[in-house]
Formats: sequence, structure tokens, C-alpha cells
Amino acid sequence: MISFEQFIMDDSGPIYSQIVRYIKRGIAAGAIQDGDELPSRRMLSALLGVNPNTIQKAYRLLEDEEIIQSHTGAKSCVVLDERRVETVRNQLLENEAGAIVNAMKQMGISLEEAVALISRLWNSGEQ
Amino acid sequence: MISFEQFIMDDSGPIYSQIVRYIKRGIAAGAIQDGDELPSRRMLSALLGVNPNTIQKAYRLLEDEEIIQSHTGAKSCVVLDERRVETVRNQLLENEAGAIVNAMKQMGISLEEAVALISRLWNSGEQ
Amino acid sequence: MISFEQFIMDDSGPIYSQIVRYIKRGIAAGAIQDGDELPSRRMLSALLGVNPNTIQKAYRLLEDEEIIQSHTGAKSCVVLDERRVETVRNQLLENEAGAIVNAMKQMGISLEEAVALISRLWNSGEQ
Amino acid sequence: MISFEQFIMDDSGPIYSQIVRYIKRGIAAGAIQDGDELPSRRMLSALLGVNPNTIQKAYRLLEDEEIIQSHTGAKSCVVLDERRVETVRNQLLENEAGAIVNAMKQMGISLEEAVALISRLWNSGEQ
DNA sequence: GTGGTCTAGACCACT
DNA sequence: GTGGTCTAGACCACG
Repeated sequence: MISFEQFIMDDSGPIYSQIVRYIKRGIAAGAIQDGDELPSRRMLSALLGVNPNTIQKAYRLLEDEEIIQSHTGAKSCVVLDERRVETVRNQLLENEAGAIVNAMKQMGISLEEAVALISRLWNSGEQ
Repeated sequence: MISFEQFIMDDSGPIYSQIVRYIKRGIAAGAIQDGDELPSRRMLSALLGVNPNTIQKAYRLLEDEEIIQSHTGAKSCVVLDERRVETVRNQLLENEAGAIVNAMKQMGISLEEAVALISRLWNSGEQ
Repeated sequence: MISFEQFIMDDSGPIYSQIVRYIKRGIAAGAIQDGDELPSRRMLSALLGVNPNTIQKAYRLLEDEEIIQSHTGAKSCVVLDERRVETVRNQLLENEAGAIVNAMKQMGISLEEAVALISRLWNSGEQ
Repeated sequence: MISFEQFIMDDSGPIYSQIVRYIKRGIAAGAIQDGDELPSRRMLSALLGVNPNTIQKAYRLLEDEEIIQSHTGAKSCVVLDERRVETVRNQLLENEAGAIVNAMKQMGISLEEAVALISRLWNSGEQ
């Protein structure tokens, strides 16, 4: 069963998008793998304190991307092969790293300064 | 006149928020300073391919934060003192860089991988 | 449910203002009372042939005046006490009737002519 | 020369409309007659404290209705015959009286009460 | 030309 | 179904 303990909801876009992103990050990290079960819509909506429709929409999008499978009356589960994992991972990395690069360039700092800043933040979160 | 050449629109939240963020990043970078003129609503909306009202909303928010001033019939311009610049810069670093580092960590990649990825994207965007 | 059957849209100012005025007149008349439900944004917008956002703006203004209350997912309803009703009624009489009488006087007609004209229009609208 | 001393600007619609209405009311009252001269755009804009373009728009609308005539380099003046005056007067009366009737009906008072209210306001403004 | 406002349509989250 | 928000286009008054 996929855990949503580390899920933190912010205001960066629609809630269903944040859920989709959370799942994808877990896949990229290897924490979510082929065959893993997803919580039921009802359970997850109670856990996150959001409307069941919102969970439904997130699952629907993942289904459209063929990342999960849902069957009536049965639990939804993750369906992934090697290539799919790689694709998800690369898409995420490009997006996130691209965001950093844009931000840093707009703030007018050099690559070296950016790397230094990221390294510092990385380690400060370590403790 | 403030340049929007480096502005890149993505799907990270409302367009007006992206514009606000772009301005603030420019302020943090020192590229935008006290007294600088903003492009008019029409000009910028044509340049970015969005509705003039979207620009208006971004400018309105910046005005509410007392970062710019608008007068009917006259150009909007930036109004900043030293302290305000510092505040803007700190808010940006807290809100953005931290979130991005967290995303990388959630995806389970190492600092070295992250730095390599960022360097690659940095240079590929250079061209 | 508050009825909008007698609502007549003219070109006297913004549509949302006309809606606000209509509600206030109903309150002054006692036809709209504490606890009454308002039609939903969609229903009323279809009935009046305007955009749902226009209705939204009218309701928002009434909410700012603490005349109605809105909660996401639930119907909006009127919240009034005796004093509030009196205030609304007095504002209406001051703002409207006086202006109309002035208009008549500016046009240089006598009270008798005005009364005759009003009586005729009153009955012609009766049908 | 038509006097604008009694002109009072409120927020009931666009300024140019208020100017047009003021002229028409004067015509209906007989205070403005065929051949009367209008103030120049520059003078009136200074007197009312509004932009010359706004005056220009009001004059343009009156010209379109063939109520005034403008010639380059010469003063604008009113051009009216008996029938035109009658038409203007009737349109205004219908509009104003119609507004009263709507307001009163919506406020749920009877014709007798409405007449009483109007009579009282009429006389109270007399003093 | 400038900024300010009104109306419109689509999308999101919630009961 | 409900209300809330974002984007869009047109109009108004001003320098």
C-alpha cells in the first residue's frame, strides 16, 4: 500500500495535480513500484481532508497516462514497466531542474552561485 | 523600461503569479530598480500573448505590496527602498529554492546528480 | 427562494448594481426576509441572460455589506436583523426617490403632471 | 450660452451620458432652446474638471441625434424644431417615470403610497 | 497612448 | 448541484 504520510499539500496549483505529482515523484524515487496498491478513494479523501471527487480526478489522470489501473470493486494498483518508469523520471527531472534554472537565471546569479546555494540548502535540510 | 525577454511562461500556477514572480526575481537580482518603468498593460499583453486583464491583475498585486505605483493615464513605475528589496529577496529564496530542493530529494536523487542535471540544462538553455 | 420575476433590467448602470438594488428593494418591501435563500449563480444567470460572474459580483457586494452569507457548496442566504432592514430601507429612499424627483423638477413639469404620468405608466405596466 | 451651473456630476453611469442627459433635461424644461450656444469643449472641460475628450464624446452623441450642430472654428449650437423638442421630452419622461414605477413596485408599495411619498419629497425640496 | 472597470466563459473544489 | 477563481475582450476616462 502506497503511503501518503509524506504528502504535504501547498497552494501550488490544483490539489489533484499535487497528488499526481506526489505519485510520480515516488515512482521516480523507486519508492512506488509495479504492483503497489493505492488507497481507496474514500480512505485517501479522509486522510488528506479533501473531497472524494478530487481524489477521483487524480486517479483518473494517472489512469489516462496508464500509470495505474482501476477495476470496479477492486483496489487500484500501479502498473509500470522499466521504460515507463524511466519516462516518468525524466519528465519530472526536466521540469523541476528547468524550474530551478529559470529561477536562478532570472535572479541573475551565475551557475557557480546557483550550485553553491543548492548545495547549502541541500545540506541544511539534512540535519 | 523593464525587459521581459527572459520571461518564460510555464504552467506553474496562474499567469499573473508568474509575472509577479518574474518581477520580484528581477528585483532580487538588482536588474529592476527604484524608478524603473513597467511596460504598459497592452504592450506586455501583446508580448506575452495573454489578456491585458491578466497583466492588470499582476500589476495590481504588486501595487498592493507597494512595490509599484500606478496612476491613470501615466506609466506604472517601480517604487523601492533598500529594506523592501531585501524583504523581496528573502521571501523568494525561502519560498522557491527550498521547495525545489525538496522536490529533488523526494525523487531520491543525490546532490551530485542534481548538480550535473542543472549544469546540463543551464548550458543547453544558453544557446 | 427569492423570486426575480419582477426584475427588469435597464441600462441604469452596471447589471450587478441593478441586481443589488433589486434585492435591497425587496428587503425594504419586506418581500425578502432573514433566512431566505437566493437562487444559485447558474440558475439566476440563466434566468436573466447574463454571465454567472455578474451574479457572483452582485452577491459578493451584498456579502461585503453583510446582507447575505455564502458558503462553498451550499446555497447563499439572507442574514438580516431589524436594524439592518431599516438601514437598507432608508438608504434606498434617500438615494433613489430624491434623485428621481429632482429629475422631474429639472425637466420643469408640475407635481400634477408627474403624478398623472406615473399613474398612467403604473396601470399600463399592470397588464 | 447654455449654463452648466446646475450640473451635478454623480456616479450614475459615464460622465458623457450625464452631460447628454443634462442637455436633454434642459430642452425638455424649455430652458434650452433652438439656437442656443454651447460652451466650447475647452471651456466646459475646465469648468466641469473632466477631460476634453469626454466633452467631445458628449457633443458627438448630441450631434448624432441631430440635437446640436458643430462647425470647425465656430461655436456649437442647438438646432431644434417643435417636434424634436416633443420627442426628447417624451423619451425623458417615459424613462424617468418608468424608473420610479419600477422602483416603487419592487419596493411593494401601492400607487397611492407612491404618490404620497413623491408629493412629500416634492414639497420638502421646495423650501 | 495610459490605467480602471464591466461582462463573459471555463475550470476547480466542495455538499 | 453549490460557490470561488482565472483568463478573456470591450468600454470608459485620463495625460
